Amino acid sequence: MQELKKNRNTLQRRIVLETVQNMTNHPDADTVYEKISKEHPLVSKATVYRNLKILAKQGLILHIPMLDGADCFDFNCLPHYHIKCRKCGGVFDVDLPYQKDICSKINRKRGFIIESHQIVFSGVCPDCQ
Amino acid sequence: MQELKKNRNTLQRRIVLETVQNMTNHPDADTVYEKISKEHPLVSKATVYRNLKILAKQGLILHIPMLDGADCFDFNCLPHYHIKCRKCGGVFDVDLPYQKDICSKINRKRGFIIESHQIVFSGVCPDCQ
DNA sequence: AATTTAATTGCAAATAATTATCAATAGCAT
DNA sequence: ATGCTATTGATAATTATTTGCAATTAAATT
Repeated sequence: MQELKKNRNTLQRRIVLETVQNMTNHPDADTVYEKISKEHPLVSKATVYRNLKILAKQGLILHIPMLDGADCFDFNCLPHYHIKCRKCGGVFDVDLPYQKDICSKINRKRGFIIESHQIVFSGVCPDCQ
Repeated sequence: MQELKKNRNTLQRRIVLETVQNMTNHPDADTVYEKISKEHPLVSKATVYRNLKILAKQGLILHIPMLDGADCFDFNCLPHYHIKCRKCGGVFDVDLPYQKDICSKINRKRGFIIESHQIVFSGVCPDCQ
């Protein structure tokens, strides 16, 4: 059976969640840590990494594994796609509707159980042009 | 002006290219290195990494940055999508037609210059079910 | 409220994947 | 053959993240 472990509502976890929810620009773990450590130098980097992971598993934030470089996190938990600027490295939302049916197509064809998909675009943002 | 540098046809580069072309299962850089070092212990790991990058830039192999873990490489250079099994970690081709028009849609909307896109599915392969 | 318990923390060290450094080597054009 | 410079090997450095572990602390159980 699955060992279920219950989450605790620690000060550090609340700080991490609140910080991500106040950052609208898809920060990576280290950026979240930098932001936090200015106001709460007591919080360690490992704790930030651990809590980002836990919060993402709880569904309170969205974990976006990037195609290159550091993974980033998003306060917006609705599934959506992203574009990464190859010049500034910034990650932005893409207003392409979520392709709900794209998985089932392949599912039938190949015998895979498909659980999720990511689309990451690469290009240059307006500011960097 | 662009400094153009001419590639040399070294023994090591030939070995790396040939090895990737004989591996049909989307190996990552380290796996390519392991394979090579059995038959050619003289080739260093850095050289394998460097040549994989150069060969991908030359268009002789395809570089697939993965959403998690190590990037992998593909002898099949035609653009196509992949699925990664979350149990065995294997990467497989997906027979979804390449979405040529998906970029231009967003292009118009947002002012981005979109250069490429990746779709990576996640799930469980037939063998791991 | 006191006690038990197990999740969580901080710190440092470990890991994984890749890149940089740099002197030595070796393709290739002349 | 000579010279230029891309490339190599070995190792150190970097980047992003995870882990080990003793100490701490939130929450369940007396």
